[in-house]
Amino acid sequence: MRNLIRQAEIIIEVNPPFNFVGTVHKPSHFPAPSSAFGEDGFWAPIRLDNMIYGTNLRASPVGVVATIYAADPVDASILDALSAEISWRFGLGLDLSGFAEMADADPVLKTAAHRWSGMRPSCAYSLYELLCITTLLQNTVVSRTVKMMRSMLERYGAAVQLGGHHLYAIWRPEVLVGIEDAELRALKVGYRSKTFLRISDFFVNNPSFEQALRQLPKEAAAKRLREVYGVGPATVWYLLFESLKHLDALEHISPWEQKILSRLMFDSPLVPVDEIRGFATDAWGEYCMLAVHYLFEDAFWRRTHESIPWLDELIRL
DNA sequence: CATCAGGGCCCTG
DNA sequence: CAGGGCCCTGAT
Repeated sequence: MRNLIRQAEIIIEVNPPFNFVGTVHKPSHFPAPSSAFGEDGFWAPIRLDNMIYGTNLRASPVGVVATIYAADPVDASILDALSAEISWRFGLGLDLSGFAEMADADPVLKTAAHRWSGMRPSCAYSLYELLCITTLLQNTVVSRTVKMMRSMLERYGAAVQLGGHHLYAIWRPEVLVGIEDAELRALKVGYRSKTFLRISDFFVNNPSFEQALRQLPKEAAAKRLREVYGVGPATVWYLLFESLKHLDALEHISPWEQKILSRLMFDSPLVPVDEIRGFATDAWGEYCMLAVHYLFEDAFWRRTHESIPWLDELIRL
């Protein structure tokens, strides 16, 4: 168990509009002991250069204040790197003014856009870490994903006590390289064990993969992602939006999202995916995935204080 | 008890 | 390019 001490505070300015809660807390995400959110903000361990830093994000008048926790004092260059990394992962550098203007006048988006104005696509994880999560999402139900995630964190993750929360940093790819397939399968991840071994090997051998992808346009990044074993259309879609912040990454709509978007956009149980995509790209253009994200998170948030039977039925935790 | 799809993807024919 | 197989689980 790592004992992390408060070391520094970073102010990150964010261009308006900005919605702190909508950015750091995504109601649609499955629960995992890798981050926590409450009255005292967002807590998560973040890996940088082989070190684990505890982070606490809170809203500030100019954007975000990030408190950094570490075992030892953190020098200025590391703080700069952490600031840049937090800014990227939480989409704090994005200019959403164009989207806000468009969404305010859009009949489908209006309500969600008002409520969450300035919400950004965000992901506290590195690309490798998010890829591990999407691997756990593949071809299963959420309840099993939660179990697999927990057992892998307990076995390979790094326990961190942070803000009174018992959290885990996701394992580094090096940890899974060279282990026996059977060892992973014992955690009941099934055929995904092979994917974990292959992607971990890939990331160890391509340490700058994520940085390289951040520089690429969407199609080029998608192509590189597809070359990674275990990454198909659904996973690419998650990674392009949540990790790489492509606001128009709506090439793929998987069955679960299809059902939910059919309700949210057409008030209908099931609309063909081509129709959903066509509508979204026509109406929302370069922001089509961001728009879908607003509808999605707003629905999951509403669900926490009003009854939405059709959504309850689709979640089945 | 058995069956089966689930927030995919790989591989084969 | 279609479709079978894959690990395991809980819903039926």
